[in-house]
Formats: sequence, C-alpha cells, structure tokens
Amino acid sequence: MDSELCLTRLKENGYRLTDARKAVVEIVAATTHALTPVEVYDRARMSCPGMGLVTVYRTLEKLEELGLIQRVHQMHGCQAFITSGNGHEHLLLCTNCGSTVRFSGDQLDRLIGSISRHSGFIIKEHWLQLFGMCKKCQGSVKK
Amino acid sequence: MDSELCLTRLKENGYRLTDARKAVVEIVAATTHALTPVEVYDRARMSCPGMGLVTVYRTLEKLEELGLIQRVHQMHGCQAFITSGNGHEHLLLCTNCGSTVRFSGDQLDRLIGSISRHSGFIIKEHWLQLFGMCKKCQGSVKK
DNA sequence: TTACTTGCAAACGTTTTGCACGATT
DNA sequence: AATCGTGCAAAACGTTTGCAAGTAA
Repeated sequence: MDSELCLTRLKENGYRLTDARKAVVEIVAATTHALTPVEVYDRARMSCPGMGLVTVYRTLEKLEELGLIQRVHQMHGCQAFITSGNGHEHLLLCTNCGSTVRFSGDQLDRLIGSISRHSGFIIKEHWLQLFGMCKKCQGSVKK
Repeated sequence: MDSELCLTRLKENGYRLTDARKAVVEIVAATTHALTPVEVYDRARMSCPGMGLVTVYRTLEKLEELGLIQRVHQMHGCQAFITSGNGHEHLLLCTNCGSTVRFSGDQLDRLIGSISRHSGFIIKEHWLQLFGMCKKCQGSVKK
C-alpha cells in the first residue's frame, strides 16, 4: 500500500503525523518482504536517529489496527509485518530470501461451502499462504 | 494422531519413553483444540506432579520436529500446538471456543499451477486455514 | 494551549540455557 | 554403567507499561 495513503488514513483516524510515524510507514510501504519490529527500528533510525523501539511497536500496532499492514505468518513465527494489499489477497513467500508476491482469485467458495455444510461452522475468514522458492533463489541455491 | 503411535515414533527416533513425555503426548493427543505450552504444563502436572515447564517445552520441540504435533497459527499468535493429522490436512478453527475440525480435499492444484507460472516461483508448500464459529457457539454467542 | 506522542527505564511473560541430580536403556 | 532426561535457577528475549518531557495541532 502507498505510504501517502497510509499517512492520510492515520490522520483521518485522529492520529498525529510525526516524524517517527512517517519513517515507519515509509519503510514498511517501501519493502516487499516482511519486516520484524527490530528490523523496522534499525532502518527507521537511519532517517530518525533518536527513535525508540517502543515507538515502532506502538506505530505498528496502530497500522495493523487500521488494516494498513498485516502480520505475516511463517514457519518459525509470526512477528513480521508487511504492507497490506488491496482487497482480498494472499501471499506467496520465498523461503530462501523472503521476497513476496501477492495473488488473488483463490476461488475457494465451493470448498468453503462444502466444509461449512459438513462441519456446521459458519466460516468467516480464510487464510491461504504459499511457500516456495523465487526465480532468483532457484539459481543460487543456498539450501 | 494416536498417542500410542506418537510414543512408538519417539522410541524409533532414539528418544526414551519417560513419564513426562508420556504425559505430554497423551494430553496433546486427547485434546481437540490447540494448547499452549503452559496449558499442557498445567494438565500434565495432574498425572505427573513434579514436572517442570522446561520439560514440556523440550518435549513439544521434539514432537514438532518429528511432525507428531503442529503449530497452530491464529489471529493473535502461533504458540499453540495440536496433534498432527494424517497426510495432507487443513484446519478449521472456532474463533469463539477454539474447537477445531480437520479437512482435506482443498484442490488447489490448478490455482497453485497458475500462480507458479505467473510468479516464476517453485511452490513447495501451502497453508490453508479457515476461521469461523462452530455450531455450539452459534447458539450461545459471547461476542 | 491542550492533548497526543515520545523515549527511557522498568516490568512482564515466554522461551532457552547451564548444571548437577536422577532415570531409562 | 553409560547415556539421556529432568528440575531448578538464572539468563535471554521480545513485548508492554508508567511516566515525565516534548511536540503536533
């Protein structure tokens, strides 16, 4: 998601636009792979030297609340964030370098309908995530 | 997964069968919703009073390594475990009470093939998880 | 000016590690 | 008997909270 839009949304929701928040928003918006709070912190200090890790946590929390970023679940944890896509999208992650691709069109309606009937659940949300190896990493295999 | 089978697998892999491990295996195998290490610990002490939380962590680690249990990813974290299913299965979770249903037959081959072609990724794994409200909770809505 | 935001320090909960003792094979 | 497993205590880690000072509106 565009960083301008993120800042607008923050403002719309009554949050002030500070240098710290601008820095965090810009970093997440400009990065195509998921970043942990500490990674955001390290990058943010380049443009915003005195910034504290606490502020990163608090800003990420607000951005997640507003749906501007989303938590990325990976094999070994789910503490990393990535900018949100538009509408209903899913993620494809490279397990080697962490690069991501978004995709939509999962067409799970029939499956979900069938599972809902069999289980009696009302299904409200679904997660679909793919893992693999991107083109670049296929050439230079580390693992 | 059956607790007998879990114990057999542990033994096959060179791990000793202690009371602590038996207790952890039995608890996880007998529970249909995801349990955190502390929850396992609290239940394990009923049959195994002196047991330490550390042992629970170490046992869960081994069970996960061997694929006998799996980590469950939920909205607010992924520190809970559930016994593994047989073959390729996915989870449906009740966001109200935590009960789970397994399902297979996701038929994502066509989708995955298409995304693989478009992205250039070699796709190795996929996660599909559904969230909703189970039959019981639909009646007694807490939220 | 006023309310929101910040950084610091400390608290907190979870997970990991070192070690001597105890148990399984 | 030898090795592996255990519990305890302490450390390490990530995250959250209280607070006084600073800043955006």
